[in-house]
Amino acid sequence: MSLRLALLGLLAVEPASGYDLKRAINRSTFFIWNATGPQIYTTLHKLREEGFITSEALPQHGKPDKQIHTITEEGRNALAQFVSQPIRAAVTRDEVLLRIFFGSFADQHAIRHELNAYLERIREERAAMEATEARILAHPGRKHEARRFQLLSLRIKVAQHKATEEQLLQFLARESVTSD
Amino acid sequence: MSLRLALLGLLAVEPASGYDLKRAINRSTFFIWNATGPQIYTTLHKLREEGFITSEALPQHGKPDKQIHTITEEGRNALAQFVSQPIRAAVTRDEVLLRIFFGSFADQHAIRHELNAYLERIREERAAMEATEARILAHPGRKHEARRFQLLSLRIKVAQHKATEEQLLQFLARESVTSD
DNA sequence: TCCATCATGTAAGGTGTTACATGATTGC
DNA sequence: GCAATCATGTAACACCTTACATGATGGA
Repeated sequence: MSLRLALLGLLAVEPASGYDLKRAINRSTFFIWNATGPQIYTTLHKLREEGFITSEALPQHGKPDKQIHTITEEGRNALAQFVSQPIRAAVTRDEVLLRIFFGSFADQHAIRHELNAYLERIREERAAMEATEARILAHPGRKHEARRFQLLSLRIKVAQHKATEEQLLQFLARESVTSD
Repeated sequence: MSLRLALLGLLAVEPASGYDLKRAINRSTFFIWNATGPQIYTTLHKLREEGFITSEALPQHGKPDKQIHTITEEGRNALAQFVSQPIRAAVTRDEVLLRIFFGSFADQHAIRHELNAYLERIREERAAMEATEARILAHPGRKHEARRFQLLSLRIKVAQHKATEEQLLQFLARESVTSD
């Protein structure tokens, strides 16, 4: 259901092609949701069959036609309904934390190295998110409501990353001095 | 790959049945990974075919035989290898944040209510995790190394929850007084 | 009586990834 | 000449959920 929600949500702002949506997901919502090409295209087909979007071919020279997808009234209703449904029990699934949990089975040099690399990566991700936040704030933005919620989800993720960085730093620092 | 890792990791401590593993996952690693019954049983079948575990039937009265699964040397090697592999790009997928992101499309009373309920839930989850942490610390624990990593993953998740709670509180408080 | 717990599983379907195919344009 | 970008898609597979089936024991 979630990818449908993401696609409908993006199309509610403006019509776009599958390719556009792929980039939007990997840029503006990268910190929340990921999707690969094939998945996006097949999901768009389903949305069309369900009557939530309509598609129009835009001929191009030397490239395949661009399929421009537009959300329908039915699609807008479905979107509103999806978002308003009660948030059911969150399914937690964090591969990195799982591997940390079983870290004692790994080579101890390797895992130290991995944790450092991981720390580095989430720092970079946080920087990217903070840049996005600054960009949103700089924009005057006509859609005040939309901006408020985008900022909230962004700030939650930034805060989570910051918290993770602190714990990793503590662990790595403590480890290099004493045991436990 | 991850559920296999979780099952092998748990079996590396002591032999167990699928039912035991299901409970262990929904109790000791609930904050990191989830799995349903059928998935656990089918994954155990695969692990057996791959030679990573052996299974023995323990007859019982009035109940189906209990299948006790034991990790093999090959399984221990595979586990060590899984955990030592470089952590590749984390695939982010957080349904709650996605719904918050598109919150402007929802009924505004409904979403306020949802956010409050969500805040309440992660508070409860955090309390459960903190109780687990206290339990781990209380245990003298022979496996010092294992404990250190379990505590790290637990503390990361606790810190993430705390950070999320703060952001939600800020948002909900600010909203009830003024706009942005 | 009805529900929860113990214990394992099959079947069907939804979600997501990887590999592959096509073919023109632009930049190194 | 080679890789990246644009643009869409099929096929095969892995992962995960939901509904259902079985059948005994013990507690409200």
